[in-house]
Amino acid sequence: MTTAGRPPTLEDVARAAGVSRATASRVIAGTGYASPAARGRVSAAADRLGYLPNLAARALVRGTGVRLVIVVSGTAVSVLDDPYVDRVVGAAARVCAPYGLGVALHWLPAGEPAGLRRLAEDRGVGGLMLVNTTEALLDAVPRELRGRVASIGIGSALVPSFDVDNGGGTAAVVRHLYRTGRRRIAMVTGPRWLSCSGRSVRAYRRVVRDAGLPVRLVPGDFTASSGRTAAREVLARWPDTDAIVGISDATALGVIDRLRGDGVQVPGDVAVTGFDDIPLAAVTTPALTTATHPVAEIATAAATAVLAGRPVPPTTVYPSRLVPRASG
Amino acid sequence: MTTAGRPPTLEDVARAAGVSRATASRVIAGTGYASPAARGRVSAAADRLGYLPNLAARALVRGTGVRLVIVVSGTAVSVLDDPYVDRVVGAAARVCAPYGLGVALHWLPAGEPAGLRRLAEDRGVGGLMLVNTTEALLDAVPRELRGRVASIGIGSALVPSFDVDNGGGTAAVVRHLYRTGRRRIAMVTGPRWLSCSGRSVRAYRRVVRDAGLPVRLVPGDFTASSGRTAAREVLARWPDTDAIVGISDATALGVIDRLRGDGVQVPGDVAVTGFDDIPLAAVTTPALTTATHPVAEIATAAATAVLAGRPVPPTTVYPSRLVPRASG
DNA sequence: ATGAAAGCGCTAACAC
DNA sequence: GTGTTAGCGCTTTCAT
Repeated sequence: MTTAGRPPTLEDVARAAGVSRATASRVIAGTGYASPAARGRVSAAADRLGYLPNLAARALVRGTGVRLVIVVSGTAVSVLDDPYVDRVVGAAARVCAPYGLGVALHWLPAGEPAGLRRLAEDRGVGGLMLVNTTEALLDAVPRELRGRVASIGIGSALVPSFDVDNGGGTAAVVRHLYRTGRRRIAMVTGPRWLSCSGRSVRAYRRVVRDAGLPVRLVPGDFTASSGRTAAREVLARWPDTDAIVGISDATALGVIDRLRGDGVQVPGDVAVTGFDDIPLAAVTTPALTTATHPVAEIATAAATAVLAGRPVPPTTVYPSRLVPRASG
Repeated sequence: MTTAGRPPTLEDVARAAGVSRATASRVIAGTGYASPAARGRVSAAADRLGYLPNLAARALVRGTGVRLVIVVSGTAVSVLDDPYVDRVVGAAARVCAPYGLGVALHWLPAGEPAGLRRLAEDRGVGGLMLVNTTEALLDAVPRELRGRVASIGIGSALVPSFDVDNGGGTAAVVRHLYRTGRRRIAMVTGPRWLSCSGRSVRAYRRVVRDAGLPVRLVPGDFTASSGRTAAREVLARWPDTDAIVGISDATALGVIDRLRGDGVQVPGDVAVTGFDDIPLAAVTTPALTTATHPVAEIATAAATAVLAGRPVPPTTVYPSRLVPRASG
């Protein structure tokens, strides 16, 4: 039975419950003392009136901000086009909904951490999630942000990290190729300055060297088209290559596309693996052997940490799990 | 040269510019009179101080809300898992950033439009974007939302529509198949109650009938696995089928997967087409013939319409463009 | 064209 | 435990 006109305010609830606004506030916000009796009357009144706290008002007085900003750093604004970013944003937006918060998406030009300052000073910013970050950027995180920032990727003393065990995943993929008989395994890498790429490359090097196999690295940038280019380069430089490890699923699909176009059988002549397990990796032909990462789970955990504001461990590592399919 | 401590407020700017807070407000918000001189001094002061309006405060006094809610209706919360939803959320989050707003993501159980009421009454909600909506739901949109709501899909008198010309796209795909010699073209459909699916099916029927070809419809639900199931059903019922039109790219990839698994050549024996042009349609093997839709552009336009609050045409139709690739 | 003043709805000291 | 009170930072009449 809502009163027509304006939505009910805390004042209305307090009046209906026969208590002061302060008491109503304590009950609704769940902070501070209130007798069971008052508690019950206030809750009942709130329910009956269909009361919804005005979060702008709350944010104003508490200075807590009204949005969670996802900051993706990279050399070009096109880093935001990555479907991976959309998955993170989508997951965060789901977490935010019940808190009455929203998610905004910003690109931070690599090497220009000044933007972080601006965000830290913006009173509307309730928290920050860093995606694809670098050590330089982590060093530039203003101290005021402590407890309101998390990183999907590497972290720092100030910034808790929610990360995938890229090294372990890559190692599992390479070992799988070895186990299935591949002996000349090349890798298409990502930008060297990205730590996640670095860890994958190191893991590849380690496994390959331990097995006494040759190291064959070709640069890429996570895209399908870099995979296409890299595929030719690999076979031009080392024609006897029998497996190619892509740094991402898109890269791997690019590799496969070029290989088949050039008459090379996948996985017959060359096995190809990806990394990430994007939703469609399972339905491509051949289905992609890759490593799967709980992106939504990670983003959810990071967003929850930022919103809840409770202390979190400095590093939470999520497993990267091999998904053997047809391509390698 | 920011003062240490708290970020500057409008009061600080006004003082620095030697005007009253009211005048500073008029200049910053761009509303109301102000002499060029005052205008200049205020802007300069704001720049110098690195002033950022506190949007919570503004939202509080104007009652404009602090977040854009994306409402996806469907029978299960899993509708939010669709990468398509993530693309919409990502695009909206980009649009919101400069406005100081955020995006939240809600699932609305099909047939329970009461949730809309609640959202409309929540003062924190600045605007609504409906995704995957139905006529029943559009009818339930509260009048107070006028001007603050848009639909990606069908619209109503109250809700402007930003939609793809599904019919045109599907017709283009089917005609393409016809042009390339296919004469027994089946279609895997989506849920009948979704208007976008309905329009595609009608377009298929029309083109096929006009060409004097048989109508072959099999139900699906947009997923890859429904494509797998449907592929077998099609060939069981009509073994001479030489083309299958998928209602989505995922469906098409499922169809292809099953077909190849069953030893059917694609596109040799059966051409397969998708719909949507997801990022990876270009790199699968065979690359997917599909119709491409400017999802990000549509979401951007819808979000902009909601945020700007300016009147928009009741319907904006975006073209669905055939992308002929290898699969059909 | 500008300033003074009154709130928007809420929380948090602080007194009772 | 509960009420009183003083703002949070901004916009917006209403005088001037």
